[in-house]
Amino acid sequence: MHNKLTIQDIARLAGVSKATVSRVLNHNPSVNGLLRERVQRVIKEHNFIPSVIAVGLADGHTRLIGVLAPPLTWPSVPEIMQGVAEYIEQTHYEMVLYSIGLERNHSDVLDNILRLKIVSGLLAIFPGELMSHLTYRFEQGFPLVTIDDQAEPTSLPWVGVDNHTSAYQATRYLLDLGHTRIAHLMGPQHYYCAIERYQGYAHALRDAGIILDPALVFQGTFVPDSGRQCAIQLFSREKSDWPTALFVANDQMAYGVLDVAEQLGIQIPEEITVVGFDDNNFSALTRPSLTTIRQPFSQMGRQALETLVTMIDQHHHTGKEALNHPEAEETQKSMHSEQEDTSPRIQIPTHLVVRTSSGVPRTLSIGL
Amino acid sequence: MHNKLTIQDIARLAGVSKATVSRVLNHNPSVNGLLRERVQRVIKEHNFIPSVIAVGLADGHTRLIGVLAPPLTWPSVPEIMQGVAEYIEQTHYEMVLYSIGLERNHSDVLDNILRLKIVSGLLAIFPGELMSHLTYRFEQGFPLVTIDDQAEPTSLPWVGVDNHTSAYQATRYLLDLGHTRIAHLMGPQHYYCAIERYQGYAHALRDAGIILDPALVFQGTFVPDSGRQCAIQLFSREKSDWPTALFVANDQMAYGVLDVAEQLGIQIPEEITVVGFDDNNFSALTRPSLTTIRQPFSQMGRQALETLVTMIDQHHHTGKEALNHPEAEETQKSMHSEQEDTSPRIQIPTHLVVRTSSGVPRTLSIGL
DNA sequence: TTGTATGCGTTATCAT
DNA sequence: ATGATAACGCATACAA
Repeated sequence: MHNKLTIQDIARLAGVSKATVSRVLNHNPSVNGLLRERVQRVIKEHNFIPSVIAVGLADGHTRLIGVLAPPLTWPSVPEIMQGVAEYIEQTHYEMVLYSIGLERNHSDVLDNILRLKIVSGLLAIFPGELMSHLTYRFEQGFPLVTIDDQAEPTSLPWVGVDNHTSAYQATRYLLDLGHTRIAHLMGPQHYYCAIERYQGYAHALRDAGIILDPALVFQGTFVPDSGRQCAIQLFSREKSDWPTALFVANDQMAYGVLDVAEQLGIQIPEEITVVGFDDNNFSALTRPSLTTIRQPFSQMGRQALETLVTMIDQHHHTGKEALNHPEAEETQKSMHSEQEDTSPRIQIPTHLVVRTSSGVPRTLSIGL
Repeated sequence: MHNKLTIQDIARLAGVSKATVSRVLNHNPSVNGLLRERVQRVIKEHNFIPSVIAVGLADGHTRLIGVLAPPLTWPSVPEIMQGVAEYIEQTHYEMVLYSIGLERNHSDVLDNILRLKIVSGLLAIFPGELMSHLTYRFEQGFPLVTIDDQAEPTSLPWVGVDNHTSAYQATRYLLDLGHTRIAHLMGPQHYYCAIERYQGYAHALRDAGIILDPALVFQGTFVPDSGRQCAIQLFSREKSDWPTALFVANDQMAYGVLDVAEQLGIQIPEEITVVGFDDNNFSALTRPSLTTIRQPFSQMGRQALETLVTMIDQHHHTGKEALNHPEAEETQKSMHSEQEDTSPRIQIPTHLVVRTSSGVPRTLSIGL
């Protein structure tokens, strides 16, 4: 076992100093071509990789990136993490996963992570009430990116989707199908994405010249059970009062709707069309399979991490610059404004996935 | 920002030396009571936490544990990870997640992880063909634990379930229900768990005095599509040749069976009972919901990590012992054998979850 | 271009 | 019991 191979050993083996090996390792151009090759040969031959720990200590730049995530059994989270993992695989960073349960004080968890100084940046996935805390840390200079659907936009770098437009498109799809009485099951009011999706829905109706009927807007909580309650309430009405389509603000609630419909013997999409939002794993397997807006979770994870890595590298460089040339204010300013310009809000396109839970309204299909 | 707070600062603030602060930090008993309290006060006041990086460098014991996992979108993996996360939260370790895609050479990934010397132990989840490599590393002295259902037992510490007994119980349940013609859809032959489950099935039949009918044993590959193919083949037979129950070796294949049954208009459980294995997330939501053997994935993750942490701590201590008292062979020997005694194969109990895909055989229900 | 010396934050080995 | 001081493995400013 060559377990204890250090840069010193390589130096000895190559007949040079540690410094030279270090330079070769870090692609420092000031190394003679032949010497460089010789050192690299020794490095390859012995499969030498510098200790990440030691490197971190020496240059104050750990190659570790923290990922703060809700329980991995939550919907969508594994898909996001997969994107994160895929991206990180092609970098020289490693991922430190902080999957937080519901019990502990999230604020303390965050403080600990930061005080341990073990990660040089953090991706926060669905951080919930931690947002303000995160924003504060970011403004203090800590590299931070978030994937969130709850908080209103802040100065924090953010990756997500355009909920308004996506909901608009879903509603537009229903209108194009011929539906005119389109109901909406909203998410909770304290979710910004719920507001946006509602507004996209309302917007599409308005553009179609249809007056939004408040009796067709239901309030849910994003969990299946609230979908069930909405469905029970809706289906207990006079059938003549039913909408012909229901746009549900997320798939989880749509599952509840489908569930109740099946129990009540209500045919979907024949009697009512159902469209969801998210395209979670299960949505292709429900009966009927769910037409829904696909959120590109994996891409979101990848994009978020790419953004974060860029930030960390910048942070690292400007840090050194600031140390060496404290007079170069101009340069720093321009870089800072450049960072401002690089829109910290990245929106990734969604698209509609048409499955079997949606169809033309009954009135029309009968007419054919 | 008190970002750059070091042990040196604490020492100055408390009017002592770094060494003393370090001793307090590590609960070294040789510190005067009053002094200890004073130092501790300063530490608390400033929320000081020693740098994990520096500690790692100094004592060669990084507080990082690696977790090598297949893509998180695989079934069961998020549940295992949740258990891992829950356990690690209550330790002083952090988790470095290596989620490997399908493309790269796993062997190289492993070598890199080990050569980086960034983690002091590794949990390998479903490592596939990496097993022999892992076993080698473990025998070289690297703390390693695995959660696997594919390889035959090795000397590697392992956490899992008793597949034979579990399959026996599932089959026994069907027998108790009154079924006598019970089919089995196996997993692939190169999965050890598939063999074990088949044997448990066969064992239960034998104990019930039933002769195993080879025409009722199907070969699958653990994916939904192979469940579909089995179902198509089975349902195309003369109905009089059908079994009254089908024990499927995992839930994924059972989904395929359910799918085909629905398309063919075959009633489950009225026309045929289906029982799965795993209790994946979807299994409670299928139509009909799936009766299955529940694998305690979360507990498995927790247990595996607990085992690993114990190993790492031992490894660390005995390492120091060996260094300081190389003559104490007796002690080491006994510890070594103790490690051998501590069965490296931990089996966590499963249990049957009865849902709606199973019932009494038709012949009996008609007779009532 | 290359080597030497110092520092990173902590633990551990010496003295005292 | 406590305080200097030398590792730990690497990067880097400085000297050559």
